[in-house]
Amino acid sequence: MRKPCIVLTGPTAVGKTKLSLSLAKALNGSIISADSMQIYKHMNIGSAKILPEEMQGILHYLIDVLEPEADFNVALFQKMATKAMKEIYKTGKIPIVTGGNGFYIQALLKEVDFNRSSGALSQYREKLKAEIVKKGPEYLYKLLAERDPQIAQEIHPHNLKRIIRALEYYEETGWQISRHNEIQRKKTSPYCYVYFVLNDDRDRLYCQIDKRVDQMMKAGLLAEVKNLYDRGLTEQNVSMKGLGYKELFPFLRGEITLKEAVDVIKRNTRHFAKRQLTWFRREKEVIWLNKPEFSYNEQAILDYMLNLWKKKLEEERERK
RNA sequence: GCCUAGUUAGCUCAGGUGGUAGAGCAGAGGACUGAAAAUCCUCGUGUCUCUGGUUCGAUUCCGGAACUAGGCA
Repeated sequence: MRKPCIVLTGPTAVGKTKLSLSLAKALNGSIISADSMQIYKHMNIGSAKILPEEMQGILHYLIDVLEPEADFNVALFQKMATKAMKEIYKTGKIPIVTGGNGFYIQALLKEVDFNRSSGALSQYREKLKAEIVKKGPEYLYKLLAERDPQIAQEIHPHNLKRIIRALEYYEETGWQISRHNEIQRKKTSPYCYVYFVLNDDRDRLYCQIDKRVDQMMKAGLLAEVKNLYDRGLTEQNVSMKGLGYKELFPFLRGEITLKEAVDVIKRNTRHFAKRQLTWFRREKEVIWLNKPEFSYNEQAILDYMLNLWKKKLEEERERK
């Protein structure tokens, strides 16, 4: 039998954390955070991190493990999360993967192979960036079109980040990343899982986002960011790309007003939620939990989830 | 009360020497396989405030009204 696991995701501010706790209690689970910001220490308010006193005895993995200076990425997440899964299985509990990062969840579930490449080649990246300045961004795209015409067709010429990664991948491995993608796309998961996406009406979600940002500010987000700022972190750090962090740096430098910064946080967070939903819509085998359809009754949602999970396990037993 | 400026997409505003109009933002949809809370793509019909007049034709010109802002009393 494949290893069991439950995924609970959804757009930011929809209420994943709360529901994940109820779920974990209901079936004796432990939680793995699929989140690129909650992994960092000293970033509690802006990342909407669950605090130890709120965990109600449920074990949480991948929260508060890195210093904000450290890099974090999918491959690292995959490695750490896979390890956490094993640890949870050893304790006889069920892993519940909670967090809004669809890319991370995919990497974990499908065991996307990141071993061929060792990651960012910072020297080569710098070289490519220098080429952009010298020869223009079209040059990189042309280069990519020569080395990997397939991927050049899939990536928009303006999407420099993905162009650079594709070139970098080719440089390091001698492989076309399109070939890698093709192989990974065909993979099936070694896990037996149900993939829940919690959602709400769009305007309610946006309203909730605005409200939560205001709450964060009241809770001392500015002081939290100031602390990181004084520590020497900049928008260049992966951790400072987080919503609520990157927007406050310009304010701390005196470039914009606090009101402007807060409004931008809200807007960017709304945009983010929208992108998250685009991702989940594309994922097959997703089970949508639209809150209005459950009349916002948490217990009803929970019962529904437990029911589907039971069915899934039965199916899994009959597979053999 | 008088003078001046304005009234155009949900918001901020362009524009048209008369042939029914376009940007940014907001919003919607999409992509994504080692930066993903990142990065990138696509989508703009709205009584051009109202009302008379001139005209083949007015949102654009002329007259009047309403509203907004500033100035003078």
